[in-house]
Order: sequence, then C-alpha cells, then structure tokens
Amino acid sequence: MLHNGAGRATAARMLDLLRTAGTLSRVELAEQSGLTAATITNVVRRLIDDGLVHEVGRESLQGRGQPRRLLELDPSAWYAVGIQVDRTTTTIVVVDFAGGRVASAGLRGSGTSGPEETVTTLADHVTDLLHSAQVPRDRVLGVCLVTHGPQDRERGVLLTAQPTPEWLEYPLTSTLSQRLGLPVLLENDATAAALGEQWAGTVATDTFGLIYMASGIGGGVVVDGDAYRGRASNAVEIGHVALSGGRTPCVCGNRGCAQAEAGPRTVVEQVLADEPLAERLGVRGAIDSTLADFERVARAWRAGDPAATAILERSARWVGQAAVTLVNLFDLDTVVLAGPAFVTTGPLYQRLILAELEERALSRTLSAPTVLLSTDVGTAAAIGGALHVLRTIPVDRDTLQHRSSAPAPEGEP
Amino acid sequence: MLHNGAGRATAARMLDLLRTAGTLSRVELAEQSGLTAATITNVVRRLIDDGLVHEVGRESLQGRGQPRRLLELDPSAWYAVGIQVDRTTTTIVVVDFAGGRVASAGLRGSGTSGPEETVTTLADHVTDLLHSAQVPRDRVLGVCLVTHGPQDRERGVLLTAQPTPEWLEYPLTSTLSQRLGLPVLLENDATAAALGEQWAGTVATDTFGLIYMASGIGGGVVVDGDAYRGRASNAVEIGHVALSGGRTPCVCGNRGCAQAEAGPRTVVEQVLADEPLAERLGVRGAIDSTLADFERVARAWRAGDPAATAILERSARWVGQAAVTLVNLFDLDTVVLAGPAFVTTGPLYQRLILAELEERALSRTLSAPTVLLSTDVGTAAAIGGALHVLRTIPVDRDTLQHRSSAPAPEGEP
DNA sequence: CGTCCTACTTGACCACTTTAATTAAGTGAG
DNA sequence: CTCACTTAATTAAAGTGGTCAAGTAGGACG
Repeated sequence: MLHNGAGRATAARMLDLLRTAGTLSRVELAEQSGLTAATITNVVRRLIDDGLVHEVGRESLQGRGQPRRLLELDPSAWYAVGIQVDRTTTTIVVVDFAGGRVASAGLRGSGTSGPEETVTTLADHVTDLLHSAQVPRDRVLGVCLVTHGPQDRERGVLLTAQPTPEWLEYPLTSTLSQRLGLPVLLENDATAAALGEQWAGTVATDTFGLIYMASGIGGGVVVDGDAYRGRASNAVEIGHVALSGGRTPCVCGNRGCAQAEAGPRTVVEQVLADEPLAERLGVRGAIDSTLADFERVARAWRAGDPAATAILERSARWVGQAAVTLVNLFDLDTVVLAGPAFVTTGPLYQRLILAELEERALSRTLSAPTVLLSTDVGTAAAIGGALHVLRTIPVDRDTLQHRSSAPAPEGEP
Repeated sequence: MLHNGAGRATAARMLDLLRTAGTLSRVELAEQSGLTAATITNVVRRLIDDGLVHEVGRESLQGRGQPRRLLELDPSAWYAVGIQVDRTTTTIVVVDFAGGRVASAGLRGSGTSGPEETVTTLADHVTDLLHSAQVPRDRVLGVCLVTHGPQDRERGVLLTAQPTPEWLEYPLTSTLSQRLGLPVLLENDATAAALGEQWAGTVATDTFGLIYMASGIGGGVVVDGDAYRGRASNAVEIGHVALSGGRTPCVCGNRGCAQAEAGPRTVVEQVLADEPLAERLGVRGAIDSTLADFERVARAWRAGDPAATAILERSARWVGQAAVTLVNLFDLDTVVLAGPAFVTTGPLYQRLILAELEERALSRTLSAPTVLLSTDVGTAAAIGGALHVLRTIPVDRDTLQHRSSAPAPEGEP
C-alpha cells in the first residue's frame, strides 16, 4: 500500500465526484474536494492502478499552460444491481461502475406471495438479467433490495406483516445473498430514489426532498449530500402526514393521512365509486393492479377526460399539502417527484405541487420553491439502489481476491 | 504545541463528554470516544495544562487494579452567556464551563421596540449580570442570542420584519458583539433548547425531537447528537404543520397550522372570546402579555377550572397531532417539551401529547413513544444557547491572549 | 524559439493516531 | 505482610493521511 494520501474514504469521494460529473481533471477534483493537488495525484494514481479510473485525453485548451488531463470511471470495472419490489410492480436494473444503465427488467409485483417464493423468483431474474447482459458475476459488487415501509436495514429484514405475515422479520437480504452469492443491501424506496437523483445530477443543490409514489406514498430527504435516516432509518413517512381538512381513516390508525386521502389506491377507488367512469376507463379495481388502474386514469387525463382530471387534480393538491409540511419541517426548497405513479401524471402533479408550495410554504419568500421530475421517473428507486451499492461497498485493490476466496458477505460493511 | 494526540476536535469532544457526564476517568473517556488510552493521556494532559480539567480523586474501588483517576471540568475556567429573546419574554443566563447555571435574569420581551434599542438594553443587562455574579469579562467565552423564526446564522441576522421592519436584516450579532466586546452567535430557540437538553442529559438517546412553546411554537430535532438544520438552518417549523381538521388561517398563508390552532396566543384568544371567563381569570389580552395571560389560564387549570381545562386540553391535543407528524417524518420515539409556556402546563401537555403519539404515531408498535419535560422548562433555550457557545467556540491554550490583544471576533469560527 | 503559464509530481515534513511495552498503584491469597 | 495479580496511566516508536514547497512536463503566445 502506498504511503501517501491513499485513504479509503478519500478514494470513495473521488469516485463519487467522478460518477456525478462524468469526467473531471485532477485540478477539478482538488477544487471540489478541498484537498491539495498533491493528494489528488496520489489517490488518483491508486485508482488508475486498480483499474477503476482511466485518463481519457486532455481538456480542450483554455488558454496557456499544460492542459488538464481528463479522468473518467471505467464503466466495466464493476457492476451493481438494484431491485425495487412493490406490491404491484417490480423493477430490476443493472448498472455499470459509472452509473450507466446496462440492463433492466420490469416484472409484476410481489402480490400476495410469501417471501421465500419472491426471493427465489428475484434471484432467478437477476441471474437471467446478468447473463443476458453478459455481465460477469464476479464483477458485480452487490445488490440492493429496495422496498416500501418500515425495515431494519442493519439486519436486512422488513418490519411489516404485509402482504403476508411471513414477510415480518423474514431474513430477506441474507437469503437473497445466499442465493446469488453476492452482498445484498436493503434500502427504503424513496431514499434510494433520492440518492439516485443526487448521483444523476437532477438537482443543483445537495439538499432536497423527494416524494416517491408507487402503490403508496413515501418520502426521502437528502441533506448536504447524505440521506436523512433518523433514529432507525424509517424517516420521512410523508404518506402518513395528516392533512388539514382530511378525515379519511388510514391503516396507520390516524385520520386524513396523505396516502389515504390522495394515494394511487384512493384515486382508483374514487374512480370505482363512479361506475360509468370506471367502465369508461377500464378500471377494474383488483388490489394487485392498482398501478395499472392508476395508469388508465392518467391516460384518461391526458386524453382530456374531465372526471379523471378532477380526481387526479384533487390528489395532486393533497400531495402538495403534504409537500408543504415536508418542506417546512426539513427546510427545503427543492422537491423531486419519482416513482411509477408519476410516469404519466408527472407534469400534472409537478404543476399543482409547485402551486401549493408557492402559496403555502413558509420559506417561499426566502427562496423560491422548485419541483422537479426525476430523470428516471419509473425506475428511479431501482437505479438509486444500484448506485447505493456502488457508493457503499468499498472497492479495494483486493476486493476481487476477497470475493473469490471467501463466500459473499452480507449487509453493510 | 504538543506533538502527540492534541487534536483540537478531539479535545473538544473530551470536553463535551466531561460536560454531560460530570466526572469521568480516562478509561471511560477512551470507551466513550473510541480512542485509545494513549491518545486520551495526551489530550487530557493538555487540557489539564490549560487549566480546563482537574483530577478529582479516584474512583471507588471496583475490584483489583489501579483505581481510575476521575476527571472533571474546572467550572471557573470559562463562562458563557445565553440570551433568549421573545416578543413577550427575555431570559439571560450565565453558565460556567461545566454547564452549571451561575446567574440568570428574566426581563420583559422585546415588545415592539426596534433592534437598536433592544440590543442596547440586552448589552446593559448582560454587563450587569456578569458584574453581579462576579464573572470576569475576559473569562467569558461568548454570547448566544436565541430567537424564534427565520434567521441567517452565518451573517447573524434575522429574516423577519417583526415586530418592526427594522429587525429585518439588522446586524444583530455584530452590533451586540461590538457593544459587549465578546463573540456573539445566533441560534434558533427550539434548536438551542434541544442542544441544551442533550448536554443536560434529559434524554437517554442522542436522537430526539423537541417542541418549544413560548409566544409561538417551534421545533428542534437532534439526530445522532447533532442538530438537524436543513438547507438554511430554518428547519422543523412545527408551528406551521397544517393539522387534520384545522381551518384557521395562519399568518404564514396556510390554514390550520398548529400555531394558529393551538398556540398560546390562540389559547388566550379563546379565553377572551368567553368574556365572563376572561374576567374570572384576569386575562386582558394585551399583545405583549400573551405569556402572562397564558400563565393565568394555566393556573386556573391547576385550580380545577373546567373551562380553562377544556381550552388547554384542546390545545394539547392539537400539539399532539403536530408531534405525530414530527415523529413520523423525522423517525423519532422521544419528544421533549420546553419553553416558558410549559412551566405550569407541562404535565397536562405531556400527558395528552403522549396519548396522541401512542394512538397515532406510525412507529408506536416498533418502539414506544416517550414524552419528557425539559429539566429547565422555562430557561431551556437560554441555557442551551450558552452551552452552544461552550461547545462551539474553541478554547485554545492561547484563547486568552487572542482575546486581550485582538478585538472580539464575531459569529461562527 | 524561448518564455510563460498551468498541470502534475515528488519528497520532506506534520498532525494525529495506534501499537506495544513499561511503569504505577492498588487488591487479595497464602 | 508480601508477593502475585490486575487494572490504569504513560511512554516511545511507527503508521496514516494529509500539506507544503520546490520541482518537472507540456502546450500557447509573442
């Protein structure tokens, strides 16, 4: 090991900077990290020796002096897998070391299956996807399982008994890890999406909130580049913010929660309550096809259907109210929207949530609120999970040896 | 400067640990900081040389071996001043290096005076208080000004035009700093109180929320021992959480905010709406005596008055609802109550807020919620501000020289 | 074509920490 | 009573991760 400036944390920071910027010179790395050029030289040398980084030409001339040599991550150095599992949808993505999407697959959700069955299915699909994308398994750094609701990230276990009681405390990550022979992390869907947006560079600031809407509504907050996790990583449950004027009882025991008043399931049920409308839109209301039904409503809105529009606009206003609370409590000025429910409806929600923030957020006079759509609306969470793997699991000079000799570790380092 | 284990940050951490624990041995410092005994030896030696720490006997025998030598902060090494300014109350406290209260004074609030006048008054009172407590000014590390509402901590300026327009952007800390010849920090009242509670050891965890109620309602969150500050230090505006069922318009532009529905001013106004009741309690409703009036209602509750009880209980339930949102979004299980409004009503609010959390908080089944009363209900924010000074401003071997040669610096280091 | 400017590299040094002895100061069994 | 044992505190040497200052490298400009 070198004696100068080769700290593991520092190296990880350089990789992060390169991943978000795409390509940077050593000078820019020094500026952005606050370290000296000397340190950068040493750290970068090691990264190049390890095959993680390449020099890719020089910067187009900007005057006199020696031109800066541009650095870039080697995309094929490592890969990571993100799996977003929801009741009604599942998305698997494979991402290369630079964060680029290599392959992806959309499956039906976990439905009412037990965890054992789901894990087996997922493991098979991951194996297939890696194979068809010709990604060698020993170059896969790890897998991140991304789910909704309360979880124990340390132990890699869900703390919910839904959809079936066996899910509660089922050894999710360790089982999947064993099946795949790869490390498996667990992450909240909204937090994963937020981390993903950050690396994707969707937002200019490194402090923002994210609203994730799939079957339910979740929230994530990134402050100074780090996810807010709270006491036990179950923070930002924006779906259970009780809204002014709301009265609908929620599964959580409270009344008027955002999710109960405005979530996709509620939107679908409001359509179902109007039988001719439901008939017209083709909405059937099966519990496992909430998102498909929601998508039908979204398309009706796009086609100009006034009833569908009214229902969606009501939902968007409610979510906007929840966003106001999110913004007031976490002191944000930027909110990103992500998740399959926004694939079609994104612009509508974006407009109305922004309107609520501009009208009601406390800090609206101090700094104008911004609402952005994710760069990967539908797959943000899975991508974010995969990027989380790249960021979290250390890539040492000798990670490969470790990998081939010892069996795959599990969970956090 | 010594060459071994004398890091400034490390030294500050030792002081923090000693301040919260009161007295610790070197071994315990090593355990709690994760550093080795060797490092502790060096850091502690320097602290003793600088006169900040003393050895105070040995630990009562716990078996064989050499007994541990107990360490303690020298209370008289330094002092700090905390000033909590509200519209209707002002509290000044002087705290010694160990965090003990040396002197305190309660004044009327800033009322409708301009900032110039207020700063002059405060400077005079601080000077008087230091004099009467016989605290030498060159041993005062600094002052922390603690206020409600939006502020720019970096620049030491309030971002609100209340009560008079001159307050907006008035150079608050720099002016006070000049008057006193001491560094002056700015801090949010609820955050200061939360930091205070943490050093005071009120809470077992280092992750908790705090609700601060004076003329308004504010919130603070401490995560892993650090205050959550958000984008621009104006986070956790729990007074402006819109509550389920609320409709009252709030100054912030929203409806149904916790402060508008349940704040002390609203409580007083509800009493005023019932003329015979107001008469009976002696509530007059002058805008600058909100807290005095609130205190009258509180005493009526304690005396068993049913009308006063009903009004306060309604307020407490509302605040409880806001606490549910706080707890759900920040993933907390502990909430502390502080601020002058809780001096008498503390137990009532504590009981009802706990009831709301036990009924409605999302994580109630994962970990039982706790609601605690501050150890210094009325003066928590001022004490917290003073402790913030002790924690933030570095005490070097040569701070004293700097102090006497150069004029007092201003703001954060 | 040499000078100038900027990027990058090198080696000496520095602050802080750990590791491995070493010394200090007690307890309790015989 | 004293010697073996235990735990605390100190010391010196070595490791880690960086800075600083003085070089070297490579292209632009007059």
